[in-house]
Amino acid sequence: MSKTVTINDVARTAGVSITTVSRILNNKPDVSPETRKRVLEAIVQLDYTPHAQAKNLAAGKSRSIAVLYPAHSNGLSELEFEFFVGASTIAAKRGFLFNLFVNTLSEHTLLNLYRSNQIDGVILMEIHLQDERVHLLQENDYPFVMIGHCADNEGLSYIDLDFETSMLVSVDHLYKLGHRHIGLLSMSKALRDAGYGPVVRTGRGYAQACARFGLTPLYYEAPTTIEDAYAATHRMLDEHPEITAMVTLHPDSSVGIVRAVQSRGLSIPQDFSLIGIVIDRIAKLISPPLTAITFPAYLMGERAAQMLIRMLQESEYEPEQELLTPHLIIRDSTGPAR
Amino acid sequence: MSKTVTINDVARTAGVSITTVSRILNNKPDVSPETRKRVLEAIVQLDYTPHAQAKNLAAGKSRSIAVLYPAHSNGLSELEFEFFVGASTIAAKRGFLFNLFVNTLSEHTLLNLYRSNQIDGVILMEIHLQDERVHLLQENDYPFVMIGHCADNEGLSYIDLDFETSMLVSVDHLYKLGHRHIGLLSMSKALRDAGYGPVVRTGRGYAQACARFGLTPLYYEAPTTIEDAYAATHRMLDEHPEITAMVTLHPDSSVGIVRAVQSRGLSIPQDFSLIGIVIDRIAKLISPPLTAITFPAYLMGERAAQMLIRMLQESEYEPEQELLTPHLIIRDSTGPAR
DNA sequence: TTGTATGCGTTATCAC
DNA sequence: GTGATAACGCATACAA
Repeated sequence: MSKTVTINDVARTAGVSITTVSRILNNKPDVSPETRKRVLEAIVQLDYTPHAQAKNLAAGKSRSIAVLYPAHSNGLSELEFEFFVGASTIAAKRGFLFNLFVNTLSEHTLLNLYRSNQIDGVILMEIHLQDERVHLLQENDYPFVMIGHCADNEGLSYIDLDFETSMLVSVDHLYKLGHRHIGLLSMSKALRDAGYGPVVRTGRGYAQACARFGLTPLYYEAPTTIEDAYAATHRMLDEHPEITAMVTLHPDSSVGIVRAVQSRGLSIPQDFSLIGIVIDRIAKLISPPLTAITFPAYLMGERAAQMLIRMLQESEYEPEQELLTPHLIIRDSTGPAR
Repeated sequence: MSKTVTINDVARTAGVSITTVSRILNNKPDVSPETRKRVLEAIVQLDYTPHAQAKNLAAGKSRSIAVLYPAHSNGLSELEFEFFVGASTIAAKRGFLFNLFVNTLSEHTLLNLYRSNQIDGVILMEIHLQDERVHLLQENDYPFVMIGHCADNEGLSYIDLDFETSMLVSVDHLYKLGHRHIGLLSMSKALRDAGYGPVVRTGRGYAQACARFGLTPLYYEAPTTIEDAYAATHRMLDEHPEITAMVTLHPDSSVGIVRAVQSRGLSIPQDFSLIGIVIDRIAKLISPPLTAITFPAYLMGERAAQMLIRMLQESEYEPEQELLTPHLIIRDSTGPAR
């Protein structure tokens, strides 16, 4: 932890003013080749590194972005990790620090992040249709983007998976395989009541799909644990033994469903089909490998970070809204209805 | 993005000097109750927030820590995510920003993080027995802790799972179930050659266990993908049909093994037993639910952050080295040898 | 082409 | 008790 070498030291060593050094550091014009050479030599000789903090203070920026992911609210899954890695990669490329907040922040704390100049902008995750954080940041005119989107997205930037279409695609696939009784096991009622985007939108998509194909909606919900999904599946099949296929939103739910179905002596996909909305890595881990709507989390993290950084850097930034087309990957959990 | 309210504004409004305001903000003594009251009112009235950047510049610190996780080197898994969440939680509690770097940093970039005052310390992950990053930071006397540990840890702080004992515990469990031909499917040869801690140490533990129980070592290695593990398992069972149990280090490898074993008409755990070193969440996701050495990643992330922050804050910090006792959780992938 | 002076928002030293 | 004033390390208008 040697003493910091400052621009002053460089200036003195090179026999110039700090202004000149600053010019050279920032590639400004109007510097004679000789002085530039002399300064660069001094920089190398002293092994000088600009002090990012001081730079940012002078510039009135922080050159760091943050992602807000309330991890403890909803149970961890692997999805978020890929978001982070994608976003962090872009941030690093653009010279931004990437901060991770995994705890729910109070309004005060969230605003303070901006006001204390610790971050320039945030990526919001786990978006609800009516999201307090969004209102708060919008009112205060602080830069942010969302992974997910609200009911009203006027003027906002976001990237999201098209969950409604995801359900249409899923039901379509199952319908074409001959299934006529297709259930949806969604997430918890609490999340639906709270207006959690993916839950609400898959619900809508499912309703639309049922209407389109003339199917009776069989909508169930359960917390996203293996055990809860297991129990819920048994309930579903007790109440509706005609069900031959299901769709679900979470890896743990998928596994619960698989186990419940198998415990009834049915095999997948011979007797029963299942589609999940799950990242590829996990879909492949499950047995049988899950036919799934790919969740391109890494890409979404990248895009979110790109949007945010552009928002921060471009004076005439126009909001970007991106709804990704769902892509169904057929593996071993779906087959023709018997 | 309203104009920043500074300590100056507060001072003016309260009719005092900025020194006095600063005193009050930092709970220094020697302030009359009346002025304190007046200043506090001004703070509330103006909705003032201290400027973290300026504070840190004056203090010569950054109040932020970072975790270095070279995500792209070794394939993503879920382990790391829990490290991050644990570490980030502690950082937030202690008032530190938590930065995430998922790309391999050059020596220069790594040192610059410190020298440019962007971070006060880092948590190093994916530690190798001889780790350049460790040497580099040690030479420069920059604060860091490791998740994992080196060959020589003199003066270093770390938290790690005791991988050697993990293997002893695993083999012991299998031995007691009557298994006499127990294989280890490790990670890639490249990782072993590079001296990647978990690979080397599990290898050692396995060798010790075999010696202790009088077993013939059956050590194989494969990249940690389902496909590679699948192929490797077939190779193992072709060459050593006597194998009735295996241990492995990665979720994907576990799944590959399960599928290979089952493809040979064997069932788990009736005909074949398997133990993984895998976080609980994933062990439960796999079918059959995996008997596993729990990987307490969340806890390890917490501990690493605690160590680092103490190192940063305590003048007389003594290195802490913590090797966690492995804990075997028996699920459905192990049973008596036939 | 180069340098001087001032500001960024805070803390700390030292007077008063 | 309180208040100037000088750091912290850099950028930048304005002079020269």
